[in-house]
Amino acid sequence: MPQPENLRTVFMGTPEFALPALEGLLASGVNLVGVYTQPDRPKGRGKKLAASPVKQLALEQGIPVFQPQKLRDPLAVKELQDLQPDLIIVVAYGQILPKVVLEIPHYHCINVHASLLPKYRGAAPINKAIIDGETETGITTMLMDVGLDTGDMLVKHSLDIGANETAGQLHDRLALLGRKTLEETLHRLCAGSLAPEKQDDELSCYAPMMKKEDGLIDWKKSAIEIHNQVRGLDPWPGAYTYLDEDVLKIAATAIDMDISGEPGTILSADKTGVRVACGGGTLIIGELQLPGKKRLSAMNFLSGRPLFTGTRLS
RNA sequence: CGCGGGAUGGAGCAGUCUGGUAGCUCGUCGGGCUCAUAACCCGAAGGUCGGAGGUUCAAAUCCUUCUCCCGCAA
Repeated sequence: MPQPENLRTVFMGTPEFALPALEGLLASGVNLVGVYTQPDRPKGRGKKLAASPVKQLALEQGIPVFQPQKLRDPLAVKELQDLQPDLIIVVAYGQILPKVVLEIPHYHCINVHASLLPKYRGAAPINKAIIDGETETGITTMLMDVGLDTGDMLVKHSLDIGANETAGQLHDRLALLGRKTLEETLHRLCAGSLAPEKQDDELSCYAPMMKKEDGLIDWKKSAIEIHNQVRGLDPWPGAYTYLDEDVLKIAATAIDMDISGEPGTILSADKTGVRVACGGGTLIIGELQLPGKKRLSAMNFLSGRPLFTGTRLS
């Protein structure tokens, strides 16, 4: 494969996660002939159309932006063919590339995925890894095929997950590692020193897109499981329970194995946190949030809304 | 016009419907108690109640308007 500056490259990505990778490509000197991103969508409190982070960066850099509703639309395919890409690089684009698109570039379609494949294929690998209590995850680059994250692997780098790390924090670290891993992948592909490795389907598992309901806490679970759920869904979609009729979002949890009680019962509430009995152990909640309010530390929350021992959360 | 909540000492809230002395929890500062404390006791400071206009003898509270913030949903 030729050197980067001689590669007509198309980048496909949408959210913030893809930004470091795109910045890396810009820095590496590849010939970026186009950026694909999801169409502008209504966003925010009004209903204003908002450009994706990737689109904003591409516009700043003066790179042509394409936003087909459906990539497999014949017109969109034609448009992509006309760019005559040598390479397509996909990072959290949000659309599945059909076979006809995968066959367009002269060399490869490369994907940067936020897990140690074949584990956690799919849309939410970062969240799922934390929820499952994994202590290690990483980035894998692969040659794309028609399956979902099933292509042959190129470069893999791992990262330890902190015991209290949130999905948001891990997301940011993985995005940076993604850039580094992509740069290494390109470098070695150009040098011809990379041997694609097949994925072992037996070891694979999927991380489906997170839904709002995934945040509902089942207090009969152990404190550790709930702690993992809380940080795995922080900052989005957030873990929640019910206080009377109100949705109560919780964050910044810690666990304590000794005392317990009827699951969902508040054992104590003071400036150090709100302790709630779980199916096994106690969960200490450091931050809480009621509808219409912002997330508050236990101390601030309790100043305006005292909680009492014995109150049941559900 | 997507739905909704809010702006009150440094923080979080109550008070607004039913106008009439600005309140609660916490923090801060000073003092005390204690081997000790994110504990407890005593005391103090700190607010033109988001801005402008109006109604009224009187407005945090009622009316008009402006600005800003936030939750949901996407």
